[in-house]
Amino acid sequence: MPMIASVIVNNTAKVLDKEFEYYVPENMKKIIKRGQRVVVPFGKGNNFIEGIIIDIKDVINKDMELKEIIDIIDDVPLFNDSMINLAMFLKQKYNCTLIEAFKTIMPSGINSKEKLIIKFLSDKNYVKNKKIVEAIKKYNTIDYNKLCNVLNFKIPKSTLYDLKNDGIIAIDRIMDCRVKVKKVEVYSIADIKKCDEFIKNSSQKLKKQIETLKIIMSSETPLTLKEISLKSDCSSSVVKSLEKKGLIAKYEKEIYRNPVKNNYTFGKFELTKDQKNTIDNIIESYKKGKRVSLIYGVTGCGKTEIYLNAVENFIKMGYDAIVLVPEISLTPQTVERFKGRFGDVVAVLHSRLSDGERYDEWRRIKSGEVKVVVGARSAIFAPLNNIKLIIIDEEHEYSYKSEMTPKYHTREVAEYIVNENNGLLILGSATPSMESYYKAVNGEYNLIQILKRVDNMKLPDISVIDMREELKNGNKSMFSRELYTSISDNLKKGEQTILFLNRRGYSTFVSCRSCGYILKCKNCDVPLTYHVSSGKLSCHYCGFEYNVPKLCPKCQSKYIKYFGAGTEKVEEEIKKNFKDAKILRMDVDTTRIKGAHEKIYNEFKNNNADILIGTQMISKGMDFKNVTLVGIIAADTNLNVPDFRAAERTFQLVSQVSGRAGRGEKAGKVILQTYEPEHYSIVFSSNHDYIGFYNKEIEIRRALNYPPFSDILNVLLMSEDENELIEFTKKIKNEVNNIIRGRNVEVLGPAPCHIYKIKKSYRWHIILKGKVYDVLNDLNYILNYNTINTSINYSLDINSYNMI
DNA sequence: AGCACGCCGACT
DNA sequence: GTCGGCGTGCTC
Repeated sequence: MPMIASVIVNNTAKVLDKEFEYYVPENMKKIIKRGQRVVVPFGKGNNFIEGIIIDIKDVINKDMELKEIIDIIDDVPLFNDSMINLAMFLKQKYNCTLIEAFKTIMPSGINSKEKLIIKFLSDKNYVKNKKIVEAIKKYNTIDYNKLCNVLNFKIPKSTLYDLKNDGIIAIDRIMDCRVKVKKVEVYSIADIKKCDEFIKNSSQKLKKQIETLKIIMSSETPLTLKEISLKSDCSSSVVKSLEKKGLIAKYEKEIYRNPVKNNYTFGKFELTKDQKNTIDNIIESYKKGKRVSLIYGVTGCGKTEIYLNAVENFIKMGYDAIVLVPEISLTPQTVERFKGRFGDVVAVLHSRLSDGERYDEWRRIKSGEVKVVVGARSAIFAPLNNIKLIIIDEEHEYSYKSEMTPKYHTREVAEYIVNENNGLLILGSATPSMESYYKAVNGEYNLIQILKRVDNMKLPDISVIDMREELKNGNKSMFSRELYTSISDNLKKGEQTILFLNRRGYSTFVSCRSCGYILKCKNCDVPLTYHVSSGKLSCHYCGFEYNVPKLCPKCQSKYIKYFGAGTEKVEEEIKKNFKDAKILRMDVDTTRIKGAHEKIYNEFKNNNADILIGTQMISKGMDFKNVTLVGIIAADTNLNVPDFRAAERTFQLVSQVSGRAGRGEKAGKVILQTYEPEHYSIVFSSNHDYIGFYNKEIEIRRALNYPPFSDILNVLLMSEDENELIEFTKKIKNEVNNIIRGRNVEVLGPAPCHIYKIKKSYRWHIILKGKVYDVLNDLNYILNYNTINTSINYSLDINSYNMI
């Protein structure tokens, strides 16, 4: 009976987002399984393409002619049933293609692509396609893509096959991928009898060989050449002769690349009463069937110890756990705590791993060796076999929302997984997201509050400085008088200071004093930032760098000035005012090279500097005992962007940064500079009043029907052709109006985005508010249909964190 | 997305 | 008569 497999092909085009059926050849029938990746011929040219099997069935007759599967890639299926279901969930919830969903849950770099290897045979008296034949002859063997590059034009496949049919060339097709299983050559005993004889009968002349052989014999595991020569202090020639004599044999062994080099140990702490109560509370509510617990705990309340304890409880019962932290706090310190406590059953996944390292951690997890995965956003897809516990630390963090298709939110995916597995999700934050706290207040989540710090330390006092008053009093500098004197007092006392400003570079914009012209990026609608380190103007959106013009491009005046302040400017001002102070700066620019982040962190931690200046990067996860002063240079930089989360974001940022002060024995102090001291974000955050902020903000959200009371769908429309884009938005607006008729959805726009152009592409958006999931499919259909044969690209993002 | 087919105009 | 331009439609 013919066997048919349904395959999802590795091509992200929306029209190919369906199952394609292939015959399973006789010799594969026994080994083919759902979830395996296969190679199939596809399209008119029968190009080889990778696919994923999602269904296998026996069929008696089939009216359509089917092609056959070429090859099976994975012996063991890469995806099990629950992973396939997860992919389907992502597709349905975030409106992506199934293959995009699969690619999201598998490690990057293991997809293979067809490679055509062309081999020259003979050119006889061939006259056609002379240039191509000559090039192939020159290289003898060359791959197709390289050949096209060399000749600087795309050779039609038909020409290639003509050449093959005429006997000029041979074509070999292979499937090639970037990441391969890493192998090492190891030696082990080939014939134990022979070895014994050799040792007994050989003369002293072969002393070194005997000694080396004994070492290999006594080793429990096969040894690499390096290990052997190290242990017996011999050269490779000794090993080679043993191999030649047939006493030992060489073979290849698969190994895992290990991203964590150090061995850590990390002890257990006695839990405080609060911590113990929290654990009991969570377990109890879990037993009652609550899938999600939210820990609202002030900074320094010892959440990590609670997490460690919960993980320990679950792995003792034989379950697996995932612990997620924001990318930025996935420092060696965090890894250390988990690896030190649980040892080798911990795997680490984060963006700084190479594709190879990630693939190996992934395989290690899948094999069942790993019980606990610690990682950033994408670690939610770790292929553990028995996930029962997921912890999301700092659950309010924006990095949990993916910016790439599928634009998933980690919290939502985690909820899906615990619901599927009857598991438990623990969310933790000192400033929970509006969404989560709302659900907790309404009883959907179990809520636990911890309002005391472990050491009973008080939260730092925050004094709010109105910068308008400073200006009135003749202080034009970026430091208020109070901040200035506090810094200088701290320097005298030998205590450390953190200065926070959420902007990198020197100036925030460059403008002509004579005509007011502001220098902007030619590709993006963004003012350029001056960087002292490079001496250039840089666009923070496309990365393009410009030389500083001597004259104004518009009016030719020479009065070009830098306005606004970034971290580089703060550094310069501090250097000017406090000549003896040792200063460190931490932002994207100073941490580009690998390990720089760590280095700055350690320098400051070891008290080798007085002042640390930084952006977002220093706002979380960092624990410095000697920091007693935190200066927030401008608290309101994010307050007035057109985004419904602006207030929430500002509150969270101020709370996070303030938390850096007074983590040791000495009390901390925070000086918050702002132009809007009366704004409720500033008022509540300076009083450490999360509940107060929540109550105010939730009423605003309710009144304006923003999340959590609605869902917001941002329809971003982009094109390099501005006129076509504007015409398109008008047209699509009517279509959208048709779709939402009679549904509980409101439409705003179309309007140009706050940042009108990025990387040469103009941007408009339409915002839908309300029950957007109801219209998602229809909307996707009309956008897809109407953008065919246009220059318009579109993207749909639900409850986006990036509305500008 | 990629590729082949096909219909039309320009040119040896 | 044929080469190559791009609009159209299909991929198991």
